[in-house]
Order: sequence, then structure tokens, then C-alpha cells
Amino acid sequence: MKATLFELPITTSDGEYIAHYSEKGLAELDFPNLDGLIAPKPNKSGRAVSSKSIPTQILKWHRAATDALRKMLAGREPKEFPPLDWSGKTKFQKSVWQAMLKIPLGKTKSYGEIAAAIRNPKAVRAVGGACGANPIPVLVPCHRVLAANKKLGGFSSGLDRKRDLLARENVQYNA
DNA sequence: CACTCGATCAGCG
DNA sequence: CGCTGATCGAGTG
Repeated sequence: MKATLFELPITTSDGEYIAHYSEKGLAELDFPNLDGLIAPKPNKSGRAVSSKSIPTQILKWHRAATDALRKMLAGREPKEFPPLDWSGKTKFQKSVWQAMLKIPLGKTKSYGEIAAAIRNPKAVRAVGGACGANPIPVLVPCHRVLAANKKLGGFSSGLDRKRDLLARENVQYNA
């Protein structure tokens, strides 16, 4: 029911991410289709988003999101974030994501540490589930969460992406 | 409500 | 290294 109102592309060095906005902020961010490997290019390419039809509010958020995403991908600290719309998500998930936002660039935490941070130390596996449900990857740094032994753990959108993102932040982990 | 499945983890052999 | 049990949230019927 929380329909996404606008979907705008963000072109990065990695390809075209798609940002979804609701009336409350950025609600979802999609990874680029695997570098044209499989993606035959959206043939509905002519989705001409005349910027005229987009509320200035959304455009403002989009500028912030674009800047933040590009900075993140370059391994830098974003200077400003758009508001994130987590409506419709559970309290547990929101608390997990909020905890992830606090992981500084270049650092990592384990699923267990996140669980402890949100005062639910036994919910380790549930934390993993919440990470996978994260609608705004990269910006909400789910990639900075590793397994307790500093091994990679998993990543719903592909471990390669996780490796890649970590590499840009010069994060070390166990093979 | 009952059951299943995970991006877990510590313990043990 | 591999196996196991404990445990929690979410999804399904």
C-alpha cells in the first residue's frame, strides 16, 4: 500500500541504480542490473521522466541520494542523506537498520554485535534476516556486517557486491 | 496458532 | 574443519 511514487535512476560508475521515493522519502534502492551481462537494457528506455512533473521535494531528495550514493561507492563519507522512508517495516527491522547506520565507514560489525547493540543479544539470526530485508542497500550499510569470525557471511544481492563494497572502504576480512 | 526458514554463533570432537 | 542445538523474527496457511 505504500506505493512508490517516483522511480528515478542514479547513474554511477557501476551502472544505473534505481531510487524509489514515497511521499516520505527514499523508500528503496535497487542495484544496477548486473553490468549489462544479463541485462539486455530496459527496452522501455524511453521512460522520459520530465523533471517538470516531479515535485521539487523529490528532486531535492534525489540530489541528496545521488550524491550520497556516489560518495559511498567511492569510499567516502556522504555529506548528506535524503530522508529514509521505512514505513510499513517492523520495529525490529528499523532498529537493526538504524544500528547499521551507526557503523562508521571502513569499520564492520558482526551480526551478534548488532543484536547486542539493539538490546536483543539472542536475536542473532533474526538480525541476519533484517539485513536481507533492507530496502536501501549501500546507503544503509548492510555490507558492513560480517559474521563473528570476520568472515563474509551472506548478502542477498550477491556476495560479489559485498566484496566489492568492502574493498572500496578498505575493509579487511577473512577469506 | 503451528511450523518453516535464515546473510548466526559458540561449543565440542 | 564440520556438526549441532539454541533462539528470534518473519512469512505462510
